[in-house]
Amino acid sequence: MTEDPRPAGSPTLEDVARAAGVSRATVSRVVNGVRNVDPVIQESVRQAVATTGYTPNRAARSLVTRRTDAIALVVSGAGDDPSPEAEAGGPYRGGPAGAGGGARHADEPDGGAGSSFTAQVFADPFFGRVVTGIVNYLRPRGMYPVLMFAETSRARDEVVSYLRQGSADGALVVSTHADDPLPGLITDAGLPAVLYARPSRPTRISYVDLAHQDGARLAAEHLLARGCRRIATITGPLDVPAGQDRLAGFRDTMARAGQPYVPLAEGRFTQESGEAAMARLLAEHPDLDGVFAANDLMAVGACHVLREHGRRVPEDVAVIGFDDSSAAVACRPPLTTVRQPVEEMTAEMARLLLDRLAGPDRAVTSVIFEPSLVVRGSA
Amino acid sequence: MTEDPRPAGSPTLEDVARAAGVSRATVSRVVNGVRNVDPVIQESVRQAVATTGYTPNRAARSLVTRRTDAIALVVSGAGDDPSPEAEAGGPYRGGPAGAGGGARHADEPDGGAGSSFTAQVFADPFFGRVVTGIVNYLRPRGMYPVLMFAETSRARDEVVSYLRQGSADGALVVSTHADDPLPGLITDAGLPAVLYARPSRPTRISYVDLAHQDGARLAAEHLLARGCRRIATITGPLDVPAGQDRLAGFRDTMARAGQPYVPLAEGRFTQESGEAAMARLLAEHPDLDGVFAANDLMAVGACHVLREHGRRVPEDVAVIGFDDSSAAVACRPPLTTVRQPVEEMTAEMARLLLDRLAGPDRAVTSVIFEPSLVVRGSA
DNA sequence: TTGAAAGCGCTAACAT
DNA sequence: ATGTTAGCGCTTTCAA
Repeated sequence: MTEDPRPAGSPTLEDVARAAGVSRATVSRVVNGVRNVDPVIQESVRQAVATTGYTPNRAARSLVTRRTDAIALVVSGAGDDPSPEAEAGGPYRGGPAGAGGGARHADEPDGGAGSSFTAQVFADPFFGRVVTGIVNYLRPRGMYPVLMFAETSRARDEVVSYLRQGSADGALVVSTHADDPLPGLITDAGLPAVLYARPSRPTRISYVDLAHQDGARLAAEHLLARGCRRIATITGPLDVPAGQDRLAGFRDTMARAGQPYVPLAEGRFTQESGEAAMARLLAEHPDLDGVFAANDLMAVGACHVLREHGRRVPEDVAVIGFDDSSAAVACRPPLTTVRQPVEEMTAEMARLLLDRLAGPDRAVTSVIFEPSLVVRGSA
Repeated sequence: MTEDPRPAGSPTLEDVARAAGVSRATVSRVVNGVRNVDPVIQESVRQAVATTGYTPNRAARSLVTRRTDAIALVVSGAGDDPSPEAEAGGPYRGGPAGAGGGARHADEPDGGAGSSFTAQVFADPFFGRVVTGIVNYLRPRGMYPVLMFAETSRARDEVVSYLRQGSADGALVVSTHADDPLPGLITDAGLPAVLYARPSRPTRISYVDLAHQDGARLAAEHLLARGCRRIATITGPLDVPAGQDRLAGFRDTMARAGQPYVPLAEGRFTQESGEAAMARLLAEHPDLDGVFAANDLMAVGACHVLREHGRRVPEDVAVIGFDDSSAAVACRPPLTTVRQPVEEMTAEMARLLLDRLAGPDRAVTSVIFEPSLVVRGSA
């Protein structure tokens, strides 16, 4: 028997140190790439790391560095809890399929009302671009986003609590509704965060946004230049800045062009609401020849309804969307749309957050991006 | 001056203990809901927690419990690194938009080729359902998914490393390609994980899957019952089990019905590939009257091409999809499709993983779900 | 039922 | 340039 009591768990700094015949501190320096380590020792430490199969323990490291290298990506709604102790309230949606060999424990609160929010969020392909931008920025830096949803006051508390526990170093917040209380809760707690889009109430918090009005202007000008004379618009929800600004910008340009009264129908940024809005518009203005929808999903819905009403797009009615989400190229005809550089914007959010983490004294910043027109088939 | 050196950072157990006049151990017990604590003391501790605004530090807790309550959700591809030190290789996609007031530091490796994978992943609305199921299961348990992508060997190493560091307790893996090396790497490292879909190479790892053949049978039977006589299929990639099994099940049923030779075109589960496949099929079999596409995205593409070729759906050609993703209801006509209970399946993945974490001796399990037919307008 | 004390694995002064 | 040492904040035996 050798007197080699192999360490129980995974190897620690101590083990590596012993193997390399140096102190823990030296190993730590090598592992963390700190200068002032003799190249020779450096090499032998690396050897020891390799032979022991050492991996630093993140919890231990976090405990002292006070950093986790995790960032919360929170998609936030403005809802209040529907009922006081709503955990997974709402109608239980038992799918017709059921589980074949599995789905034991029918007591799980899954698939309940809570699902609608996350399902709805991902239904907009816009969100995929949000994630892409963030992941692309974070990943080369060894950081990863933790996905959280904050659509109820309870969920919001959990997000704040999560951050306060130091489970993530900060938050990237994308609100889907107006009057979202989350930004306020986060800043009140003194936690670092960056928003997508200007908060509806002024808050001391950094954000990234789009020059919505400029985008709407682009859309209006394109429709006008195309020769459309009877133009209507399907707006986003008018209680959120993006909805307001896109309408304002559109109206403004139309007014300047001599068309101060733009027929309008309000949507909720969903395809379905776009269909309904288009139907209303068509009923009141059967002769319209141009439509600006405040996002692509609604534009797609509008196209469907127009076609069902015998209108050809773009020959009879030109349609222009907003976002340049994947829905824009997936439909026929492909959508002419106002592109929002989402990936760049969300990467910038991540950058602002990391800046702030590096130097907490950094001032609050906002960065506004310019939209651009992408001409495809629909207008 | 009072002699009250207010603690610097956020309050710790120690602070609460002092405030409540008990020991750290007792506070810990109360906070963690351990029995055997005098109700009176329990109450005073709660008071102290409230007044101090205490929040447990997750890193410290993790260090001793060896749990992080984080789960890695990894979307995995099978690619190798295109070039040895490819970090963000490939053509640099500088958007036409550019950043308005922001986008300083043009040196960021963002928006490069790496983005295509994440963008592509989220382009399939199927993925939103994956996330929904997982989040719905995890959230009530105070756990959150960390989003990771593993499309290159380097990224795979990072995932393994992440798990080995104990940054997450386990992994939920969704592969998008065949011959994905990740499951093997993870099991080799002895890390807990559960897969979506059977791995192409047999691996000792739990997974959740769908009875793809049954689903394809449902589709075939529906088309047949509808009276279609000249039926073709757009398959998924034939090197992945889901693609193979859906084709096998479809062919099998068709053969039984006396149609052993089914015209076929292979797609890649993208709308674009579905369009191309449909065009090929139509060129060779202009008289076809029914199409089974192995997923909804391809079915949508097929509908577009059919319409462009003057075929009405479903009057001239019936089209049936697979998945029941949001794309199925977003198009016109809405897609008749084979529903995969994705949310239930991914919730089950999470359940299997947590089971395994609770008792590492648990055997490897696989759970197969049954698909169902959802009849809408396209067939 | 409660407290004392050890220690999880690591980093960062500080000393050498 | 390297080692020693003192914690980071928590859980968890072990005693009392």
